[in-house]
Amino acid sequence: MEVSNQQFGQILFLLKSLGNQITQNFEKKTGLSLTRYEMLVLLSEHETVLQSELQQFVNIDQAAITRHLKILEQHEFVERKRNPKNNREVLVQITEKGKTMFLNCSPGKKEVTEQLYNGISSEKIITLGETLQLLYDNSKK
Amino acid sequence: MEVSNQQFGQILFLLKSLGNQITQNFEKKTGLSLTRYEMLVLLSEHETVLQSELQQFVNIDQAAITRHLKILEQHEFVERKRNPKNNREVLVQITEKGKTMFLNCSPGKKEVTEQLYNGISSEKIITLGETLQLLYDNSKK
DNA sequence: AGTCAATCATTGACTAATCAATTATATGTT
DNA sequence: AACATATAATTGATTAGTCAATGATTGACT
Repeated sequence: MEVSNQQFGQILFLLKSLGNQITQNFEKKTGLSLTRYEMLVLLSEHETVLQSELQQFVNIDQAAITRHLKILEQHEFVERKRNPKNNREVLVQITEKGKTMFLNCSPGKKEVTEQLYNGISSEKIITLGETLQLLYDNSKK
Repeated sequence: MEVSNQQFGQILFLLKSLGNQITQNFEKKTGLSLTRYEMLVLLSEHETVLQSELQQFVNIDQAAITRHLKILEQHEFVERKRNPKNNREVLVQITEKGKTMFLNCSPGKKEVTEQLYNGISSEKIITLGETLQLLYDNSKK
């Protein structure tokens, strides 16, 4: 039995819509934008991170990264300095204040995920994660 | 066996990122923004549609709908008039030019979906669609 | 009939992303 | 050493969305 194109096609917009909705919900519950949160994820896992590494990790363009970092810097969640080994590059480091903010997001994030996954089995969520990763890789080719 | 929070949490940003990526790919291949395409989907299924119905269908706010319609109107893909039965409301109707544009998007849309679903079984895609719908409903509560 | 409240659309101000152009630095070739 | 090219970050202009305030029309109550 063939699957209708219509059914397949609807997923495109559903993904867009869901992405938007999650972005809003996350920021409302945590007080931090999902993108900036994701930047803090990488920053909290490493001593220092290059701006270009951040760019790859969150998959938005360089210009947007620069602007997000400016805001994170204003809030004193990160510090930046030029790489002495290569003055074109910028090294980014999370501050104690940034780490605290990052941890304080956990309850809000949990709320968002619990609401989202409510009534859906763990197996389904795991399968979802795997499939989304495949789609994501395909979408970037 | 418990699933790690980390694994669950990563899906949030993955969804956001994937939604963004799909949005870009769609517009590049079809020449029409995914949101405006989705508006044409509803418009091509009905003789006339209320602006508020469009708003519900595409799940963005009223203000954004107004602006999208302005653009669609400039391209002469739709026409608008006040509802004579209720002058607060606006009735929207797709034009022949709009229908043509809508149909001309099909090949591009097909390209996007084929790239996206490449190497993934139909069963997985169907399961994905079902799960996404559940998540979407949860996200709106 | 006249006012008050509710509803739908619009506008303005803001945020987050894109792309294109620019600047600063580093690298490689003659 | 000098110049051309490549790379990293920044800035400016544009698009798509949000929320809050306003305007216009309708409906309901006295």
